[in-house]
Order: sequence, then C-alpha cells, then structure tokens
Amino acid sequence: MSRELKNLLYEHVARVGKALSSPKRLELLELLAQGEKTVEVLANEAAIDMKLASAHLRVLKESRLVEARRDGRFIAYRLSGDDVAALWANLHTVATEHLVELRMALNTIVAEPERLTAETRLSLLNKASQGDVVVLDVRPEAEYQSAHLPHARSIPLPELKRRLAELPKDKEIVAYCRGPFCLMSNEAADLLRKRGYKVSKISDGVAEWAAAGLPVEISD
Amino acid sequence: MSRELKNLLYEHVARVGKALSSPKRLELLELLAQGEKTVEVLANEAAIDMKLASAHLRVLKESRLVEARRDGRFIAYRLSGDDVAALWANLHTVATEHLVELRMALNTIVAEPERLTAETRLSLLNKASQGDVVVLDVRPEAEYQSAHLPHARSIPLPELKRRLAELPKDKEIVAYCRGPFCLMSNEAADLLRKRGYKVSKISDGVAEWAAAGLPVEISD
DNA sequence: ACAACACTCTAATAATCGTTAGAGTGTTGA
DNA sequence: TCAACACTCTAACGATTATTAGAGTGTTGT
Repeated sequence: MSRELKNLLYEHVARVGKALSSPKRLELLELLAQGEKTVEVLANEAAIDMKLASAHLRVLKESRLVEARRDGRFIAYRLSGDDVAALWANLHTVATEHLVELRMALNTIVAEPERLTAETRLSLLNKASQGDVVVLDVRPEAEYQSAHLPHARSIPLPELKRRLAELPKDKEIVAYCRGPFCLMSNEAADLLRKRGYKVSKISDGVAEWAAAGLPVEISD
Repeated sequence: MSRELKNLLYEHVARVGKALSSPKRLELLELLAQGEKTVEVLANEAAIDMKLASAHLRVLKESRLVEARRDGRFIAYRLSGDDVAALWANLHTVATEHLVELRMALNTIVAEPERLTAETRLSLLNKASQGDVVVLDVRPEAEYQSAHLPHARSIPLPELKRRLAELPKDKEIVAYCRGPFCLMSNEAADLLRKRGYKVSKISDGVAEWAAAGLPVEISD
C-alpha cells in the first residue's frame, strides 16, 4: 500500500537528479553559482543558442533548482538557494573522486588534480586575513560583487595585464575563479608567474568554499 | 580550443547526474547506504525484477557510485565511498527543501516534515551517550551491524512486538531507520506509543547522520 | 501605437533510456 | 562432471529527452 507512495517520493527526487544529468545544465548551474545572470549572458558564456539555454533553464526551474525574475526586458535566473550550490560542489567532488575518466580529462587540462583540505582552506583564510597572502579573484567583476572569498581582491582576467601594478611582487598571490572546471585562474597564474610574481592557484570557487562551511563575502 | 575539453568535464559529471535521475536507482542507492547487499536482496527490497535491478546496478557501477564484489554465487554491491551516501543525503535534502510537490507527498505519508538541525542532533548524541534516551534502530540487524547511530540499540521492526520487554517505559525512546523516506521507524513509533512508551521518531538514517559530520558506529 | 528586443512556447525530429525476454557466464554442491 | 543457482549480457520495444525552427508574449523606447 505504501509502495506507490514511496515510489512517488523517489520520483520527485529523481526529477532533481534528471536536472543534473545534462552537461549543459551543469555548466549553467555552475555559472549561476557565481551569481544572478540573464539568459543572454548564460547562453553566451556557455556558448549555446539562447533558445537552447532557455529550454535548459526551464528544466532547472521545473526541478526548482533555479528561480527566474523579470528585470525589464531581461529575465534573470539565480539558484534557489545556497544548498543548490553545495549540491553542485558535492556532485563534482564525488565525480572527480570516483570517475577515473574525469580525473584523466582534468589532468590533460591542468596538471594539478589536488583538492583542498579543510586545513589548507583554514590556513589560507588565516593568512589572507593577516595580509600575508593576496587572494585574487579573476572572474568578471559582477561575479565578484555577487560573492567572493574573504579578503579577496578583484582583477578580472582580461584586465590583469594592465593592472599588474596593483599586485605586490614580494607577497604570495593565490588566484581563484569559478571552481575546479574553470581555467581563468590557471591563465592568470601562468601570466603572473612569467612576470616574476609568487603565485599559485586553488581549485575552489565560492560554491566549493561555502560548501566546505566557510564564509563568503558579499559586496553591497 | 578549451571548450571541447571543458564540455568533456561536464559530460563526465553529468554521467553521475544521470545515474541519479531514476527513482529505482535512487532507491537502490538508499538501500546500499545501509550497507553491502546482494542483487537478490536489493531486488526484493526495492520490489523489482532481479534483471531490472541488475541493469540499474550496472548503470550505477558505470558511474562509479557503487562497486561490486563476488561472494560465492552471490554478487554483493556497496557504495564506492561515504561521499556517495553524503551525496544522496544532500540530493534528497535539496529536493525536500525546494520541491513543493515532494514535501506535499511526504506530508500525505507522515504528518511530520521537520528536519533535524545541528543542535537537535548534538543534543540527541549527548543524551544518548548519557543514557537519558534510548536510540532505537528498527532496521534489519544486518544493516545495524554495517553501521548505526552512536549508542543505538537494534530491534528490527518485525521483532519489536515480542521484544518490548527490552525497552524501558520511563525513558524517552527515539526510533530511526533508513532515512527520511523510510517508514519503519514510523510504524515502530506508532506501535510503541500505543503501548504507553514515550517514543518519538527522527528522519535521519546513518547517511544523513554521517553527512551532518557526526560519527557512526560499526559493529565488528 | 509601434517597432525592437529578450525571451518563451509549440511542434517535430533524431537520439537515448527503461524495461522485459532469452541466452550466456561463473560458482557451488552432489 | 553435471545440475542448480545467481546473476549478466544482448536484443528489442515503446517511452523520454535534446535540439532546432517558427510563432507568440511581455517590456521598453519612440
């Protein structure tokens, strides 16, 4: 008697799983984890047709992972909650942990599969608050405004070359961007390293950072 | 140039999402979160054909969420790691949090949608360790052996009626089972309440408990 | 009121998935 | 060595899903 009701429960959860079963939707979700964005922006950044982006966003909306809001002629989407960003972080962590193919694919892109531990994160937070390291956010400024790591400084990747003067040569610099699948911080680190800066990169984005239970800052 | 490589990453993660997109697979995953089980047991408990169970388990295995091990004539499946159980807990939490339909469906089954907070869990752990409450595990004994909440006592639901003498009438009893979608602890609580016991039920199973960062016990 | 814009909705196709049936594989006990 | 067992694999079907095109909707600026 309760079997059909139980099946109903699993079916509802499976709706969320289904929303997470398409690469494009995951990419959109990661972009939305950086902050609210319009369909046009999302389509551009994910390099897909706007109609297709709209269709995928509809699925995400029906599974209640994202919410939409009309802003003039634009429609802006955002995650339904911080727990959705945490779910995304959890999902790609499990995938990276267990899927050998994913780890190999990651290795062909960046020779750095190491994940941050609770200690490295805390020590970074500590050093950042004391000014011992410069935490560098290389995402677009709007995403920095939406949320960023504590004490982080914003220099979007395209502006980095002409804003080098803002960075100290004697301090350690730690660059980050959208998360483990984002290459902006790699490019930034390569650029800075060539110019003689002491720079490293971390794979965390704000979603991963928050999912680890650490605080993020929001620019008013 | 890096776009195809990036797509590859999302495709791999989507494989895990795809594995989570079928109600039957989620049910199997929840059963496996209780411990290692054979295909036959899984098929019986999920009330599906063994061939179908085998097919679903194959998908789960290909997405590396579960592992298989031959044990004589039987093949036993288990989760690939604790992070998989945590992912399942995270998934159904997000679903329950945001999907109105799921919450309503849950309400028709149990009139109790409340989720445990960090404080309730800690206070339960505290009271249990001091013997102020009896934590009662009503799952099959094998699942208790595999992992159970700290200080929990095992009385499988089918044996409860004839083992009432083991439970005190003056102490608070807290029953639990496989998780928020499992009804065994509800049945147990109903039974005990009718007999005059001071009993309540929590929605946590070992997966939810562990996902909250709390320790679980394993019987040797 | 009208055109331009930023989407969304509907419809239609090809590709993929869930489920079942039947044959095949590896293991155990006689 | 053989039968029984506990699965897995292959093939096949109907049912979904991804993607695109074309028409439709609500908003803004003139």
